[in-house]
Amino acid sequence: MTKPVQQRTLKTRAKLIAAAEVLIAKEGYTALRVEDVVQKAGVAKGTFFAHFRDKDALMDRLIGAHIDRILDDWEKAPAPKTIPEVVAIMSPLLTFLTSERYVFDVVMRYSGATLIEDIGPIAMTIGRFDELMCGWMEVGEYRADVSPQLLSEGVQAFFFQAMALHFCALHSDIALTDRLQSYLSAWLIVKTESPSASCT
Amino acid sequence: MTKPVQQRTLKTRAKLIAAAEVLIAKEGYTALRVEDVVQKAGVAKGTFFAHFRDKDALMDRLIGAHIDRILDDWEKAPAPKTIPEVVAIMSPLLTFLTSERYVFDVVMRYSGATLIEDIGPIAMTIGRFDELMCGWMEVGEYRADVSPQLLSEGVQAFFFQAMALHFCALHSDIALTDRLQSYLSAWLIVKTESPSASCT
DNA sequence: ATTAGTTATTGACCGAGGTCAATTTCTGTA
DNA sequence: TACAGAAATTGACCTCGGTCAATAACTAAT
Repeated sequence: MTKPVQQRTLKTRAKLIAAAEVLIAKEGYTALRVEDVVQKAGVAKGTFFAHFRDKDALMDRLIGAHIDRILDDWEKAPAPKTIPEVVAIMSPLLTFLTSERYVFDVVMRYSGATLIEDIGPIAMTIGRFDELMCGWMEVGEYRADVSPQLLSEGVQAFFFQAMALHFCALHSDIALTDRLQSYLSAWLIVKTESPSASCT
Repeated sequence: MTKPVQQRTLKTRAKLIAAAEVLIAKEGYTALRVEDVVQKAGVAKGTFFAHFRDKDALMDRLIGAHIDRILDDWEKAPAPKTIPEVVAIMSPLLTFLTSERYVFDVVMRYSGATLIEDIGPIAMTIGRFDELMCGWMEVGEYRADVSPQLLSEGVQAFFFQAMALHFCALHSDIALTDRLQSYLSAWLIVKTESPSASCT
Protein backbone atom coordinates (compact mmCIF):
# COMPACT_ATOMS: atom_id res chain seq x y z
CA MET A 1 0.00 0.00 0.00
CA THR A 2 2.83 2.40 0.90
CA LYS A 3 5.18 1.60 -1.97
CA PRO A 4 3.56 -0.77 -4.41
CA VAL A 5 5.97 0.21 -7.18
CA GLN A 6 9.71 -0.22 -7.01
CA GLN A 7 12.34 2.06 -8.44
CA ARG A 8 13.64 -0.48 -10.91
CA THR A 9 10.14 -0.83 -12.32
CA LEU A 10 10.13 2.82 -13.35
CA LYS A 11 13.64 2.51 -14.67
CA THR A 12 12.87 -0.55 -16.77
CA ARG A 13 9.70 1.01 -18.15
CA ALA A 14 11.58 4.17 -18.99
CA LYS A 15 14.24 2.13 -20.79
CA LEU A 16 11.57 0.34 -22.82
CA ILE A 17 9.82 3.55 -23.80
CA ALA A 18 13.09 5.29 -24.63
CA ALA A 19 14.16 2.36 -26.80
CA ALA A 20 10.81 2.34 -28.59
CA GLU A 21 10.96 6.07 -29.20
CA VAL A 22 14.40 5.84 -30.77
CA LEU A 23 13.31 3.00 -33.02
CA ILE A 24 10.12 4.79 -34.04
CA ALA A 25 12.00 7.99 -34.80
CA LYS A 26 14.22 5.94 -37.09
CA GLU A 27 11.78 3.56 -38.78
CA GLY A 28 8.25 4.71 -37.94
CA TYR A 29 5.47 3.12 -35.92
CA THR A 30 4.59 0.48 -38.50
CA ALA A 31 8.01 -1.16 -38.43
CA LEU A 32 8.32 -1.38 -34.65
CA ARG A 33 8.91 -4.90 -33.36
CA VAL A 34 8.83 -5.94 -29.72
CA GLU A 35 11.99 -8.01 -30.18
CA ASP A 36 13.89 -4.92 -31.25
CA VAL A 37 12.58 -2.86 -28.36
CA VAL A 38 13.62 -5.35 -25.68
CA GLN A 39 16.97 -5.89 -27.33
CA LYS A 40 17.68 -2.16 -27.44
CA ALA A 41 16.42 -1.78 -23.88
CA GLY A 42 18.59 -4.71 -22.75
CA VAL A 43 15.81 -6.71 -21.11
CA ALA A 44 14.09 -10.02 -21.78
CA LYS A 45 10.96 -10.30 -23.86
CA GLY A 46 8.80 -11.32 -20.95
CA THR A 47 9.70 -8.10 -19.19
CA PHE A 48 8.05 -6.11 -21.93
CA PHE A 49 4.75 -7.84 -21.32
CA ALA A 50 5.06 -7.34 -17.59
CA HIS A 51 4.98 -3.62 -18.31
CA PHE A 52 2.56 -3.46 -21.23
CA ARG A 53 -0.43 -5.71 -21.77
CA ASP A 54 0.51 -6.06 -25.41
CA LYS A 55 2.30 -4.23 -28.19
CA ASP A 56 -0.74 -2.04 -28.79
CA ALA A 57 -0.66 -0.83 -25.18
CA LEU A 58 2.77 0.64 -25.84
CA MET A 59 1.52 2.16 -29.08
CA ASP A 60 -1.47 3.59 -27.26
CA ARG A 61 0.86 5.28 -24.83
CA LEU A 62 3.34 6.61 -27.39
CA ILE A 63 0.79 7.78 -29.93
CA GLY A 64 -1.35 9.19 -27.14
CA ALA A 65 1.62 11.17 -25.85
CA HIS A 66 2.25 12.55 -29.33
CA ILE A 67 -1.36 13.62 -29.74
CA ASP A 68 -1.27 15.22 -26.32
CA ARG A 69 1.67 17.36 -27.35
CA ILE A 70 -0.27 18.52 -30.40
CA LEU A 71 -3.35 19.28 -28.30
CA ASP A 72 -1.19 21.33 -25.95
CA ASP A 73 -0.62 23.69 -28.86
CA TRP A 74 -4.35 23.81 -29.57
CA GLU A 75 -4.92 24.88 -25.98
CA LYS A 76 -2.18 27.48 -26.00
CA ALA A 77 -3.41 29.14 -29.18
CA PRO A 78 -6.40 31.51 -29.15
CA ALA A 79 -9.66 29.77 -29.95
CA PRO A 80 -10.30 29.78 -33.72
CA LYS A 81 -13.31 31.87 -34.67
CA THR A 82 -13.86 30.86 -38.27
CA ILE A 83 -13.96 27.53 -40.07
CA PRO A 84 -10.70 28.10 -41.97
CA GLU A 85 -9.05 28.86 -38.66
CA VAL A 86 -10.43 25.66 -37.17
CA VAL A 87 -9.09 23.64 -40.07
CA ALA A 88 -5.73 25.38 -39.89
CA ILE A 89 -5.27 24.63 -36.22
CA MET A 90 -6.28 21.01 -36.79
CA SER A 91 -3.80 20.55 -39.58
CA PRO A 92 -0.85 19.23 -37.51
CA LEU A 93 -3.02 16.52 -36.00
CA LEU A 94 -4.31 15.55 -39.43
CA THR A 95 -0.75 15.30 -40.64
CA PHE A 96 0.29 13.08 -37.76
CA LEU A 97 -2.72 10.78 -37.93
CA THR A 98 -2.30 10.27 -41.65
CA SER A 99 1.47 9.89 -41.56
CA GLU A 100 1.10 6.12 -41.37
CA ARG A 101 -1.98 4.05 -42.01
CA TYR A 102 -1.07 1.99 -38.96
CA VAL A 103 -1.22 5.05 -36.72
CA PHE A 104 -4.67 5.91 -37.99
CA ASP A 105 -5.87 2.35 -37.37
CA VAL A 106 -4.51 2.28 -33.82
CA VAL A 107 -6.16 5.60 -33.03
CA MET A 108 -9.46 4.40 -34.47
CA ARG A 109 -9.33 1.23 -32.41
CA TYR A 110 -8.36 2.93 -29.16
CA SER A 111 -10.28 6.18 -29.44
CA GLY A 112 -13.10 4.58 -27.51
CA ALA A 113 -12.33 2.54 -24.43
CA THR A 114 -14.18 -0.74 -24.09
CA LEU A 115 -14.14 -0.81 -20.32
CA ILE A 116 -14.49 2.30 -18.20
CA GLU A 117 -11.51 1.16 -16.16
CA ASP A 118 -9.06 1.14 -19.02
CA ILE A 119 -9.47 4.49 -20.67
CA GLY A 120 -6.07 4.64 -22.33
CA PRO A 121 -3.98 7.62 -23.42
CA ILE A 122 -5.57 7.81 -26.86
CA ALA A 123 -9.09 7.66 -25.46
CA MET A 124 -8.11 10.49 -23.13
CA THR A 125 -7.00 12.65 -26.04
CA ILE A 126 -10.38 12.17 -27.69
CA GLY A 127 -11.87 13.53 -24.51
CA ARG A 128 -9.60 16.56 -24.71
CA PHE A 129 -10.44 16.99 -28.39
CA ASP A 130 -14.12 16.95 -27.54
CA GLU A 131 -13.75 19.44 -24.70
CA LEU A 132 -11.73 21.87 -26.80
CA MET A 133 -14.22 21.57 -29.63
CA CYS A 134 -17.17 22.29 -27.36
CA GLY A 135 -15.40 25.46 -26.25
CA TRP A 136 -14.71 26.55 -29.80
CA MET A 137 -18.27 25.89 -30.79
CA GLU A 138 -19.46 28.35 -28.18
CA VAL A 139 -17.17 31.22 -29.04
CA GLY A 140 -17.54 30.94 -32.82
CA GLU A 141 -20.55 32.14 -34.77
CA TYR A 142 -21.98 28.77 -35.63
CA ARG A 143 -25.48 27.33 -35.78
CA ALA A 144 -27.29 27.42 -32.47
CA ASP A 145 -30.11 24.99 -33.18
CA VAL A 146 -28.11 22.04 -31.83
CA SER A 147 -26.02 21.73 -28.69
CA PRO A 148 -22.28 22.40 -28.74
CA GLN A 149 -21.84 18.81 -27.60
CA LEU A 150 -23.59 17.45 -30.66
CA LEU A 151 -21.74 19.94 -32.85
CA SER A 152 -18.48 18.67 -31.42
CA GLU A 153 -19.37 15.03 -32.06
CA GLY A 154 -20.13 15.95 -35.63
CA VAL A 155 -16.80 17.69 -36.07
CA GLN A 156 -15.17 14.52 -34.79
CA ALA A 157 -17.16 12.41 -37.25
CA PHE A 158 -16.12 14.59 -40.19
CA PHE A 159 -12.57 14.76 -38.92
CA PHE A 160 -12.28 10.98 -39.15
CA GLN A 161 -14.29 10.77 -42.37
CA ALA A 162 -11.90 13.18 -44.06
CA MET A 163 -8.94 11.06 -43.04
CA ALA A 164 -10.61 7.80 -44.02
CA LEU A 165 -11.28 9.12 -47.51
CA HIS A 166 -7.73 10.43 -47.67
CA PHE A 167 -6.51 6.84 -47.48
CA CYS A 168 -8.96 5.83 -50.16
CA ALA A 169 -7.73 5.52 -53.73
CA LEU A 170 -10.96 6.92 -55.16
CA HIS A 171 -10.82 10.12 -53.09
CA SER A 172 -7.23 10.87 -52.21
CA ASP A 173 -6.89 13.45 -54.98
CA ILE A 174 -8.71 16.10 -52.95
CA ALA A 175 -6.57 17.66 -50.24
CA LEU A 176 -7.39 16.52 -46.74
CA THR A 177 -7.84 20.03 -45.38
CA ASP A 178 -10.01 21.13 -48.29
CA ARG A 179 -12.34 18.23 -47.74
CA LEU A 180 -12.55 18.86 -44.02
CA GLN A 181 -13.28 22.50 -44.65
CA SER A 182 -16.18 21.74 -46.97
CA TYR A 183 -17.55 19.27 -44.43
CA LEU A 184 -17.35 21.73 -41.58
CA SER A 185 -18.82 24.53 -43.68
CA ALA A 186 -21.87 22.38 -44.23
CA TRP A 187 -22.06 21.14 -40.66
CA LEU A 188 -21.41 24.31 -38.68
CA ILE A 189 -23.65 26.52 -40.77
CA VAL A 190 -22.62 30.05 -39.95
CA LYS A 191 -25.26 31.93 -37.98
CA THR A 192 -25.26 35.30 -39.77
CA GLU A 193 -26.01 33.79 -43.19
CA SER A 194 -29.65 33.02 -43.84
CA PRO A 195 -30.28 29.67 -45.55
CA SER A 196 -30.09 30.33 -49.28
CA ALA A 197 -33.04 28.67 -50.97
CA SER A 198 -34.70 26.48 -48.41
CA CYS A 199 -37.59 28.52 -46.97
CA THR A 200 -40.07 28.48 -49.83
CA MET B 1 -6.39 -16.55 -72.39
CA THR B 2 -9.16 -19.03 -73.22
CA LYS B 3 -9.20 -20.86 -69.89
CA PRO B 4 -6.83 -19.27 -67.44
CA VAL B 5 -8.64 -20.82 -64.48
CA GLN B 6 -9.08 -24.53 -63.94
CA GLN B 7 -12.12 -26.29 -62.59
CA ARG B 8 -10.38 -27.55 -59.48
CA THR B 9 -9.43 -23.98 -58.63
CA LEU B 10 -13.07 -23.01 -58.34
CA LYS B 11 -13.81 -26.18 -56.42
CA THR B 12 -11.02 -25.62 -53.91
CA ARG B 13 -11.97 -22.00 -53.39
CA ALA B 14 -15.59 -22.99 -52.88
CA LYS B 15 -14.52 -25.57 -50.32
CA LEU B 16 -12.48 -22.98 -48.44
CA ILE B 17 -15.30 -20.46 -48.41
CA ALA B 18 -17.86 -23.07 -47.39
CA ALA B 19 -15.63 -24.24 -44.56
CA ALA B 20 -15.09 -20.69 -43.37
CA GLU B 21 -18.80 -19.94 -43.46
CA VAL B 22 -19.62 -22.97 -41.35
CA LEU B 23 -16.97 -22.05 -38.78
CA ILE B 24 -18.09 -18.43 -38.66
CA ALA B 25 -21.71 -19.43 -38.23
CA LYS B 26 -20.61 -21.51 -35.26
CA GLU B 27 -18.01 -19.31 -33.59
CA GLY B 28 -18.15 -15.87 -35.17
CA TYR B 29 -15.68 -13.93 -37.29
CA THR B 30 -13.33 -13.10 -34.43
CA ALA B 31 -12.54 -16.73 -33.63
CA LEU B 32 -11.82 -17.81 -37.20
CA ARG B 33 -8.37 -19.34 -37.67
CA VAL B 34 -6.83 -20.20 -41.01
CA GLU B 35 -5.67 -23.57 -39.66
CA ASP B 36 -9.24 -24.55 -38.91
CA VAL B 37 -10.47 -23.45 -42.30
CA VAL B 38 -7.93 -25.50 -44.24
CA GLN B 39 -8.45 -28.50 -42.01
CA LYS B 40 -12.22 -28.40 -42.50
CA ALA B 41 -11.76 -27.85 -46.22
CA GLY B 42 -9.30 -30.73 -46.39
CA VAL B 43 -6.47 -28.82 -48.05
CA ALA B 44 -2.99 -27.72 -47.04
CA LYS B 45 -2.30 -24.37 -45.49
CA GLY B 46 -0.37 -23.09 -48.46
CA THR B 47 -3.40 -23.65 -50.63
CA PHE B 48 -5.33 -21.10 -48.63
CA PHE B 49 -2.79 -18.42 -49.46
CA ALA B 50 -2.79 -19.39 -53.11
CA HIS B 51 -6.45 -18.39 -53.14
CA PHE B 52 -6.47 -15.44 -50.74
CA ARG B 53 -3.70 -12.93 -50.28
CA ASP B 54 -4.12 -13.16 -46.53
CA LYS B 55 -6.72 -13.94 -43.89
CA ASP B 56 -8.17 -10.47 -44.23
CA ALA B 57 -8.83 -11.02 -47.92
CA LEU B 58 -11.15 -13.87 -47.02
CA MET B 59 -12.79 -11.71 -44.38
CA ASP B 60 -13.19 -8.92 -46.90
CA ARG B 61 -14.99 -11.29 -49.19
CA LEU B 62 -17.25 -12.90 -46.57
CA ILE B 63 -18.13 -9.71 -44.74
CA GLY B 64 -18.57 -7.92 -48.05
CA ALA B 65 -20.98 -10.62 -49.20
CA HIS B 66 -22.98 -10.27 -46.01
CA ILE B 67 -23.22 -6.51 -46.39
CA ASP B 68 -24.25 -6.95 -50.01
CA ARG B 69 -27.15 -9.13 -48.94
CA ILE B 70 -28.27 -6.43 -46.54
CA LEU B 71 -27.97 -3.75 -49.19
CA ASP B 72 -30.07 -5.86 -51.54
CA ASP B 73 -32.91 -5.36 -49.08
CA TRP B 74 -32.27 -1.64 -49.02
CA GLU B 75 -32.61 -1.56 -52.78
CA LYS B 76 -35.76 -3.65 -52.83
CA ALA B 77 -37.56 -1.51 -50.26
CA PRO B 78 -39.12 1.81 -51.22
CA ALA B 79 -36.82 4.76 -50.63
CA PRO B 80 -37.25 6.11 -47.09
CA LYS B 81 -38.70 9.62 -47.04
CA THR B 82 -38.15 10.62 -43.44
CA ILE B 83 -35.22 10.40 -41.08
CA PRO B 84 -36.80 7.76 -38.83
CA GLU B 85 -37.41 5.69 -41.93
CA VAL B 86 -33.78 6.08 -42.97
CA VAL B 87 -32.60 4.96 -39.56
CA ALA B 88 -35.04 2.05 -39.55
CA ILE B 89 -33.87 0.73 -42.88
CA MET B 90 -30.24 1.09 -41.78
CA SER B 91 -30.80 -0.84 -38.60
CA PRO B 92 -29.91 -4.33 -39.88
CA LEU B 93 -26.57 -3.09 -41.16
CA LEU B 94 -25.85 -1.39 -37.86
CA THR B 95 -26.65 -4.62 -36.07
CA PHE B 96 -24.31 -6.62 -38.26
CA LEU B 97 -21.42 -4.17 -38.13
CA THR B 98 -21.60 -3.93 -34.36
CA SER B 99 -22.10 -7.64 -33.78
CA GLU B 100 -18.37 -8.07 -33.28
CA ARG B 101 -15.77 -5.40 -32.76
CA TYR B 102 -13.53 -7.29 -35.16
CA VAL B 103 -16.10 -6.99 -37.95
CA PHE B 104 -16.30 -3.24 -37.44
CA ASP B 105 -12.51 -2.95 -37.55
CA VAL B 106 -12.22 -4.96 -40.75
CA VAL B 107 -14.90 -2.86 -42.42
CA MET B 108 -13.20 0.34 -41.32
CA ARG B 109 -9.88 -0.84 -42.68
CA TYR B 110 -11.22 -2.05 -46.01
CA SER B 111 -13.95 0.49 -46.68
CA GLY B 112 -11.44 2.50 -48.65
CA ALA B 113 -9.20 0.73 -51.13
CA THR B 114 -5.56 1.75 -51.09
CA LEU B 115 -4.92 0.98 -54.73
CA ILE B 116 -7.49 1.57 -57.44
CA GLU B 117 -6.82 -1.92 -58.77
CA ASP B 118 -7.82 -3.75 -55.62
CA ILE B 119 -11.18 -2.35 -54.72
CA GLY B 120 -12.37 -5.25 -52.61
CA PRO B 121 -15.88 -6.45 -51.78
CA ILE B 122 -16.23 -4.21 -48.73
CA ALA B 123 -15.05 -1.15 -50.61
CA MET B 124 -17.64 -1.97 -53.27
CA THR B 125 -20.40 -2.02 -50.68
CA ILE B 126 -19.40 1.44 -49.53
CA GLY B 127 -19.88 2.53 -53.12
CA ARG B 128 -23.35 1.00 -53.14
CA PHE B 129 -24.12 2.62 -49.79
CA ASP B 130 -23.11 5.97 -51.19
CA GLU B 131 -25.15 5.58 -54.35
CA LEU B 132 -28.27 4.53 -52.48
CA MET B 133 -27.83 7.40 -50.08
CA CYS B 134 -27.49 9.94 -52.88
CA GLY B 135 -30.78 8.67 -54.29
CA TRP B 136 -32.52 8.91 -50.95
CA MET B 137 -31.22 12.42 -50.43
CA GLU B 138 -32.90 13.53 -53.61
CA VAL B 139 -36.32 12.07 -52.96
CA GLY B 140 -36.54 13.11 -49.30
CA GLU B 141 -37.30 16.63 -48.12
CA TYR B 142 -33.85 17.47 -46.88
CA ARG B 143 -31.68 20.56 -46.99
CA ALA B 144 -30.85 21.69 -50.51
CA ASP B 145 -27.95 24.03 -49.80
CA VAL B 146 -25.37 21.27 -50.23
CA SER B 147 -25.06 18.58 -52.87
CA PRO B 148 -26.60 15.14 -52.38
CA GLN B 149 -23.08 13.77 -52.69
CA LEU B 150 -21.83 15.77 -49.74
CA LEU B 151 -24.99 14.92 -47.83
CA SER B 152 -24.31 11.26 -48.45
CA GLU B 153 -20.72 11.49 -47.26
CA GLY B 154 -21.97 13.12 -44.10
CA VAL B 155 -24.49 10.36 -43.50
CA GLN B 156 -21.63 7.91 -43.86
CA ALA B 157 -19.52 9.86 -41.38
CA PHE B 158 -22.30 9.89 -38.81
CA PHE B 159 -23.11 6.27 -39.50
CA PHE B 160 -19.58 5.28 -38.50
CA GLN B 161 -19.41 7.78 -35.65
CA ALA B 162 -22.55 6.31 -34.10
CA MET B 163 -21.04 2.84 -34.23
CA ALA B 164 -17.67 3.99 -32.89
CA LEU B 165 -19.31 5.58 -29.87
CA HIS B 166 -21.44 2.48 -29.42
CA PHE B 167 -18.25 0.53 -28.72
CA CYS B 168 -17.11 3.21 -26.30
CA ALA B 169 -17.66 2.66 -22.59
CA LEU B 170 -18.45 6.34 -22.00
CA HIS B 171 -21.23 6.45 -24.59
CA SER B 172 -22.68 2.98 -25.03
CA ASP B 173 -25.64 3.72 -22.80
CA ILE B 174 -27.46 5.60 -25.56
CA ALA B 175 -29.04 3.32 -28.15
CA LEU B 176 -27.22 3.20 -31.45
CA THR B 177 -30.27 4.07 -33.52
CA ASP B 178 -31.26 6.94 -31.25
CA ARG B 179 -27.85 8.46 -31.59
CA LEU B 180 -27.84 8.08 -35.34
CA GLN B 181 -31.27 9.63 -35.55
CA SER B 182 -30.21 12.72 -33.62
CA TYR B 183 -27.11 13.03 -35.82
CA LEU B 184 -29.10 12.79 -39.03
CA SER B 185 -31.76 15.18 -37.77
CA ALA B 186 -29.07 17.78 -37.30
CA TRP B 187 -27.28 17.00 -40.56
CA LEU B 188 -30.17 16.62 -42.99
CA ILE B 189 -32.12 19.61 -41.75
CA VAL B 190 -35.64 19.12 -43.03
CA LYS B 191 -36.61 21.66 -45.67
CA THR B 192 -40.16 22.56 -44.60
CA GLU B 193 -39.12 23.59 -41.11
CA SER B 194 -37.72 27.09 -40.81
CA PRO B 195 -34.57 27.38 -38.68
CA SER B 196 -35.72 27.99 -35.12
CA ALA B 197 -33.67 30.81 -33.65
CA SER B 198 -30.81 31.51 -35.99
CA CYS B 199 -31.93 34.48 -38.17
CA THR B 200 -31.77 37.33 -35.72
C1' DA C 1 0.03 -41.43 -76.28
C1' DT C 2 3.89 -38.75 -75.17
C1' DT C 3 5.74 -34.76 -73.71
C1' DA C 4 6.61 -29.93 -72.57
C1' DG C 5 4.97 -26.22 -70.17
C1' DT C 6 1.72 -24.22 -67.04
C1' DT C 7 -0.98 -24.12 -62.89
C1' DA C 8 -2.36 -25.88 -58.35
C1' DT C 9 -1.09 -28.12 -54.13
C1' DT C 10 1.78 -29.42 -50.42
C1' DG C 11 3.92 -29.08 -45.81
C1' DA C 12 8.15 -27.94 -43.59
C1' DC C 13 9.60 -23.70 -42.14
C1' DC C 14 9.83 -18.74 -40.56
C1' DG C 15 8.61 -14.37 -37.93
C1' DA C 16 6.62 -12.02 -34.46
C1' DG C 17 3.41 -11.43 -30.69
C1' DG C 18 2.35 -13.37 -26.39
C1' DT C 19 2.60 -16.89 -22.01
C1' DC C 20 4.31 -18.77 -17.80
C1' DA C 21 6.89 -21.57 -14.39
C1' DA C 22 11.25 -20.90 -12.53
C1' DT C 23 14.58 -17.66 -10.79
C1' DT C 24 16.46 -13.43 -9.10
C1' DT C 25 15.99 -9.13 -6.74
C1' DC C 26 13.97 -6.27 -3.50
C1' DT C 27 11.65 -4.91 1.00
C1' DG C 28 10.23 -4.98 5.63
C1' DT C 29 10.64 -7.46 10.03
C1' DA C 30 12.78 -9.84 13.93
C1' DT D 1 22.21 -9.78 9.66
C1' DA D 2 19.18 -13.22 8.55
C1' DC D 3 15.02 -14.41 6.59
C1' DA D 4 10.21 -14.65 4.68
C1' DG D 5 7.21 -12.99 1.39
C1' DA D 6 6.36 -9.96 -2.48
C1' DA D 7 7.59 -8.09 -6.86
C1' DA D 8 10.31 -8.08 -11.08
C1' DT D 9 12.83 -10.54 -14.51
C1' DT D 10 14.03 -14.29 -17.46
C1' DG D 11 13.92 -17.20 -21.62
C1' DA D 12 12.16 -21.44 -23.34
C1' DC D 13 8.01 -22.28 -25.38
C1' DC D 14 3.50 -21.59 -27.79
C1' DT D 15 0.25 -19.83 -31.34
C1' DC D 16 -0.94 -18.43 -35.61
C1' DG D 17 -0.45 -15.90 -39.88
C1' DG D 18 2.26 -16.20 -43.80
C1' DT D 19 6.30 -18.06 -47.26
C1' DC D 20 8.41 -20.95 -50.67
C1' DA D 21 10.94 -24.68 -53.00
C1' DA D 22 9.49 -29.11 -54.28
C1' DT D 23 5.90 -31.91 -56.15
C1' DA D 24 1.63 -33.26 -58.36
C1' DA D 25 -2.10 -32.40 -61.57
C1' DC D 26 -3.71 -30.49 -65.58
C1' DT D 27 -3.67 -28.72 -70.56
C1' DA D 28 -2.53 -28.34 -75.21
C1' DA D 29 0.44 -29.51 -79.11
C1' DT D 30 2.81 -32.94 -81.83
